[in-house]
Amino acid sequence: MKNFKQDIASQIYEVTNINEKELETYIETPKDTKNGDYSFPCFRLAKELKKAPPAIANELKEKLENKIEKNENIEKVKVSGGYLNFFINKNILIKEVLTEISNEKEYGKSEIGKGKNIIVEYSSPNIAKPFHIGHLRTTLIGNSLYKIYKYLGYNTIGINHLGDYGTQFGKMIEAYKMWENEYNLEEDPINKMMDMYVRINNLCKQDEEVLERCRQNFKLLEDGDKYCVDLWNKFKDLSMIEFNKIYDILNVKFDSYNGEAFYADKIDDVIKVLEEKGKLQESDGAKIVDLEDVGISTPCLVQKANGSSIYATRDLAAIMYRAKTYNFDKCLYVVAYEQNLHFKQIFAVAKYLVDEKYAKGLKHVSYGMVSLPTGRMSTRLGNVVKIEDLINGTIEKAEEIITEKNAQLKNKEEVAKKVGIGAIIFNTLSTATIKDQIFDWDTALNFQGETGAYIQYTYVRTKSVLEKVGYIPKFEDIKVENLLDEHSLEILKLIYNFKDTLIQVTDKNEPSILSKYLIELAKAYSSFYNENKIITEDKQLQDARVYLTYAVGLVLKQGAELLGMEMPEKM
RNA sequence: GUGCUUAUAGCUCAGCAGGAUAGAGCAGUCGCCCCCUAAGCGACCGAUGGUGGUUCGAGUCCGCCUAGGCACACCA
Repeated sequence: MKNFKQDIASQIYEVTNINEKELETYIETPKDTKNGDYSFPCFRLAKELKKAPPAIANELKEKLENKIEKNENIEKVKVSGGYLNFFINKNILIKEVLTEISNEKEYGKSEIGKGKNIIVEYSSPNIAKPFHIGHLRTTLIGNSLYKIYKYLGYNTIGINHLGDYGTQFGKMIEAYKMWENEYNLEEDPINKMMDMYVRINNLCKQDEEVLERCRQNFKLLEDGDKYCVDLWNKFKDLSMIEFNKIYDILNVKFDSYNGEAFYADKIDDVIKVLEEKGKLQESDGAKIVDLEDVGISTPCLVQKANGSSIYATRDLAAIMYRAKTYNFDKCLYVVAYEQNLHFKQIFAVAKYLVDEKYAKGLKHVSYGMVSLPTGRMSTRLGNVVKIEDLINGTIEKAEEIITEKNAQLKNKEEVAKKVGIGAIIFNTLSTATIKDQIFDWDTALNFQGETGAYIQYTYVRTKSVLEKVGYIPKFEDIKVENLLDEHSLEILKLIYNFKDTLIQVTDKNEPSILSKYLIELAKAYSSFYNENKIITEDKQLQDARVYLTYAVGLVLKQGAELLGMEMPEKM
């Protein structure tokens, strides 16, 4: 598709001596359309040229006038204060967008990531613990990033780095040894295991000896003791059955479930390399890497005093393994910000272990904490909102609303599911990743305003129109002059920006940018829909508007899909 | 205590790596179903924590203050 911004930059380049790429970053899009479609602020040139910004703008305009007359993409240039405002040729914009829509089944899809390998590590729940709303963000942010990178042509690898190792399993094994007869793990295994975990934890706090036995159990597990390994497998299998139910409902997928345990036999390499490079130090019997000289005051512990590994070691082993196996360009960790220090440490240590290319590709996509209005969630205190309760709650509420608004709707349950799940996904992905979120049932159960349901509802409306007219016009027959009104143009500009929006999402690893975009598009279409009659006597006008409707539906659906949301056809 | 992070309307959030009059949604008040789905549209109401600085220009960058969150080696 034509790149108007680039075109404008190259025009300005020819009359100034500023580098084209730099110019492109200066060009902005005015908030008010009366100031044009693109704008070049001349203020920054004032000092260098020793002239007032408006004078510079006028001068540039004069120099450009000639070129612009010959350039069909740009309709006119106007000076407004210190700004040089460009008005693009709307006919060309419309033609471009419509052509693109008609060409591609998957609008906005791209090959810009071709040949690049991106790892996204997300979800990564702890085995033997319930899946609660705190796990929602990593799961959904990761899933969405995974889809978007893939859509832009990157070779993307989704990894669920299961928390299936560590002292916690020594504790679980100890609990099982002590209380095997008291718990029937065949029914409701997750909650039973959680009970055991809470109980053993309390005991460990009171009794140092028990804690020591737990650590020993973990050491046995690491050394391949059959009893411990079998038990560990049992805990793992039972947990995965539960997790997979949730992944199925949310439609979340992974390419690999290699968790911490997978790297257990790969930690020796980490120790070896660090030793060879002389980076390893002893401290109270444990082995550490000092990071003082890179500005991190807490050293990174890589081996405990009893010789067993720690999560940092396994993460480091994972980096080495992934570099070798996937040759990654980027490796994203979608993990809450409480682990900021941990990632700073292992990224620093990674520089000693892998080539610079890999060390540079490591990125912690740090997201904010989810808490309840009453405070922090804690599995141990039992004040968590379980994900199944949330899912059931939103679906139930969606069903209620359907009964109220559209009682004769077929496949009510299926629609309620899509709307309920959609609300959860959209709600989770609509605020910036880094910010804390307070989970609130009223917000979760709201289907009005800027919500997932709004996007879906708008999509359903487009479907409804298309169904009523019964055809999709050929784009060659569309008369662009029928789409020059304010509402149509706003929609078309948004559609034009879709691919750019996706690129922004990957630049910042921020799916909420796409959420906001979809809201904008749905809003623009809703206004258009309310202002205009789409189905009219004027066949040409109707065709143009129907085609626009078709385009909006296409983009909404594709965008929602990239967030992980499904669209109902009716609701 | 040290480090990181957040602070925008009554509430929940936007604000394109400094740019034109700070935008939405919810809540509140009012208007709109003769008409393609009112889970909608339109209108009103309402805001940059405090302070100093950098700049032609600061919600955005820097300093200090205040308030919240997170982390600070043998848990993950």
